Amino acid sequence: MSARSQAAPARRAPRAAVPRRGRDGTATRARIEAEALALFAQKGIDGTSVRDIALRAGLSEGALYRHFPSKEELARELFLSHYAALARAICAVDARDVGLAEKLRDVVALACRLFDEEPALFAYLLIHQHDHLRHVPATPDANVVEAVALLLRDAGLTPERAALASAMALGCVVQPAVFALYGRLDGPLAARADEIARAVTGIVEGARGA
Amino acid sequence: MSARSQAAPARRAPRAAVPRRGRDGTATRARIEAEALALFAQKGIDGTSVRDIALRAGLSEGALYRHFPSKEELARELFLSHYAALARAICAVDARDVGLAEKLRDVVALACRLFDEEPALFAYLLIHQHDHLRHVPATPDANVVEAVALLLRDAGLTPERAALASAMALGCVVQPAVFALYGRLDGPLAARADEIARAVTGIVEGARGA
DNA sequence: ATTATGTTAGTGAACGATCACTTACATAAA
DNA sequence: TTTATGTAAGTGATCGTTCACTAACATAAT
Repeated sequence: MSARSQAAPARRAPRAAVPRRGRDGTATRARIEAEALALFAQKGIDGTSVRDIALRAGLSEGALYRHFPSKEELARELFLSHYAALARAICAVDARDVGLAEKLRDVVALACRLFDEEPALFAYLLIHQHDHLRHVPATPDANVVEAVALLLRDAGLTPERAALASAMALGCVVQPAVFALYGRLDGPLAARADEIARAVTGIVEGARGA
Repeated sequence: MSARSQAAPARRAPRAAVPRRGRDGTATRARIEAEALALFAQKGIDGTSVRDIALRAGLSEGALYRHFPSKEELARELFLSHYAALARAICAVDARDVGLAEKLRDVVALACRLFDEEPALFAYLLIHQHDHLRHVPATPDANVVEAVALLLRDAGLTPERAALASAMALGCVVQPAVFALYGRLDGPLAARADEIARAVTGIVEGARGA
């Protein structure tokens, strides 16, 4: 203590020596989001305490509340933003001027890639959909389900047929992902993308033809 | 006190007049299970307190622990017993001496009927699978996934193909159920059973042929 | 018949732990 | 000086669980 106060007056240097934890722009927020996502996916939202998140993000509980108004808001924002991003990616595929089969193949491949590259994110979206689905807007650029349904309607399915077909098509991707999460399916999901896409195409063609 | 001791000696009759809450065989346990299931499905396990369950079942918190060792055990037993019952029902279909298409149609119909008749139960199994799936034995008579996989292997699919095909087949039933839960699909799911069965058959035949 | 003893199923009031969140204060940057 | 970002030490509420005790009934010895 005495050494510090003695050297205090004109000090600037010693700060830089330490790779300061805070004060690095928006990196703190990103770190909080990343750690929260990993913890939420692994232990659940209720199973994860704010202490856990703050600790792993390298700051105090109080500091976390400088970035998010509440744990619930953090969980919701995390879900809604990534869910919307996936929905927009699907819309982008739909917007391209190619055939239905190619669109379906690309959407399936997109989902498989997301699963392989960001398993924690995918698991979070999968497992906690039921906590947040009621807060998702019913627009194709914020809602994966609406995006898929729109794609099918654009391909000529009636809204009624598109509803069931989009459910089954989603199930053909989601459930293999669940299996992969629990170790019932080995290797990257992308390796199965073609077979999944074939099944999805069969379902959609069936719904269009019948 | 004086009135009671006066009438005390030869009393037996007045007991039967009152529909006593306790002492009625195993009804209490069943009531706890039913209320817990409804609450768990609606508000989640963590969102439901032991106080809630006890209140709705018409007894005190302490009494609940005469019937279940802990809230977690109650939740687990609830899941495992019903999950196993569904698995056994699927195995029973598989044991019958009929063709693959008919088996698949019956299993799909079975699941749709369960959803329509006991939505709370189905929702609980669906939403909280991830809390309990790690505790489910990997035998066909306790595990829905194993039961379906066995059915497909019995139909001639290789274990490798059966794994992915059972995932997609399950997805074709589970995801429409999720949609129905969220009001994206109207009416009883049983009304869609035939169309779902057709999709599932297509997937399985595709995996067998390829 | 009465009494002693035991079991089962219940009550309601704690208990200790945990949690989300707040407050008071510090410090560095603008 | 003001603002953004941080820390440390709280706060009150809630939760799962336990505890001491009681009511109702069964059984067997007295």
